[in-house]
Parts: sequence; C-alpha cells; structure tokens
Amino acid sequence: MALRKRFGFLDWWPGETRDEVIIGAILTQNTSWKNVEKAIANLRKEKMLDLKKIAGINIRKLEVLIKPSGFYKQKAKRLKGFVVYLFGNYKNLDELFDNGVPELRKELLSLNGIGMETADSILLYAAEKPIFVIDAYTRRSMSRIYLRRKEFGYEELQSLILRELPKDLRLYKDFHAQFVELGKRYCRKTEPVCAECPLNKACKYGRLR
DNA sequence: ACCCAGGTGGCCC
DNA sequence: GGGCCACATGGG
Repeated sequence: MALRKRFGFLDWWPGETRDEVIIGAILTQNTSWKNVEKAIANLRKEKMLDLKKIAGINIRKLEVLIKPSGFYKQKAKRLKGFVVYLFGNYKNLDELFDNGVPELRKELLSLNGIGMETADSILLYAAEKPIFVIDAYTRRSMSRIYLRRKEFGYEELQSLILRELPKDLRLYKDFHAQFVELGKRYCRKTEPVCAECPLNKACKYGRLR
C-alpha cells in the first residue's frame, strides 16, 4: 500500500451531527453530493435534520424536501424505515451503537435500503467504529492502481485494505476521504485529470503519459 | 441527446 | 455468487 499522499488530514464526512451523517449517507446513494446538499439544505431550513423529527414528519412532505437528491420516494421510505426501527427498538442512537460491531453491522444491513456501503458509512462516521468504507471512488482508484486483473467484491476489498492499515479510527476516516477527494478531483470516470494527480505513475493512466 | 453521480433491492440464472 | 434493471434529480 504505497499510497499515503495527502490532501491534508481529513476528519471528514460533511455533516455536523450523527443524525446528519446518517441522513446524508442514505441520500447520497448513487447521487452526487451537490444534489444531496440541496436536499440537506431543505431539511435544515425546516429543522428536519434530526432523526426524531423525521420520525414525526409526513412522508409526502419528506419526499418533497429531499426531492433534489433523486430517488426521492424510495429514499424517503428508507429514512422512515430507519427511524421507525431505531425508535421502535432503542431509546436513541447511543443505545443502538452500544451493540458490538459485527452485530450492529448485520442489524443495519437488515434494514431496507441500507446496504454495505451505507452501513459502513454509518458505522465509521456516525458510530465511530473502526471499519473501512468501500465506495465508487475507492473501487475506481484501487482498480487504476494495482488491482487491474481481478475484480474484488466489496468485503474482499474491504478486508484487503483493513489488513494493510493500522487499526486506527482516525486513519480509516482519513484514508477513505483521500479516495473521495482523489476521485472528485482527478480519478474521474470520464476525463481523468492525470497531470497533477498525486497517484501519477502508480496509476495505469499516469503510466501512459 | 446523451452520460454521470460517494447504491440498493428484486428478479433471474 | 453474479448480471441486469428500476429508481429520479441536476450538472456537464
């Protein structure tokens, strides 16, 4: 793992509160963060950036607020499903997050609309558990560095990275954030910007130059 | 008029 | 286990 280029240490996930992190994690599913920001702004304006408030709001109203983030009907349902489960089974997030990581992860995965990436985002950035998030940026960056031949499944790639990194919460957050910054700025699907990319020769595109 | 974006579930084989 | 599709908006 020869990648330790830095954009500065990133303690990351755009969102002040755990509630906001969880809401953002669901809203950003296959959606640009720009669109999520619009939805978050709508929720903030209505004081709805809060899981308890989400539990109380009419789902139609919720749909309208999060509309800019796309897939708004299913995402409204997913947010509702999460808070119904949370407050139906626990007093609050602290109590939910007190569960052990493997149990907690399974629990999150059992909820509709919470897949591995969303679950791990919640685990890492809201619950502050040491786990690594694999997203499209991470996959793409990794595949351009040295995976190439073999395709890796989610958990395969995750355990590969976890094995290479010292077990450190801050490092996991930072390292995932590095991949996202890398992906947004240079390692894009179309028109990769290789000239100033820190990966440079490590990347197959950089090598072609 | 396309293609893309910090995925997930359902259905099929 | 995988491959394909619907889900929806906003930006390039």
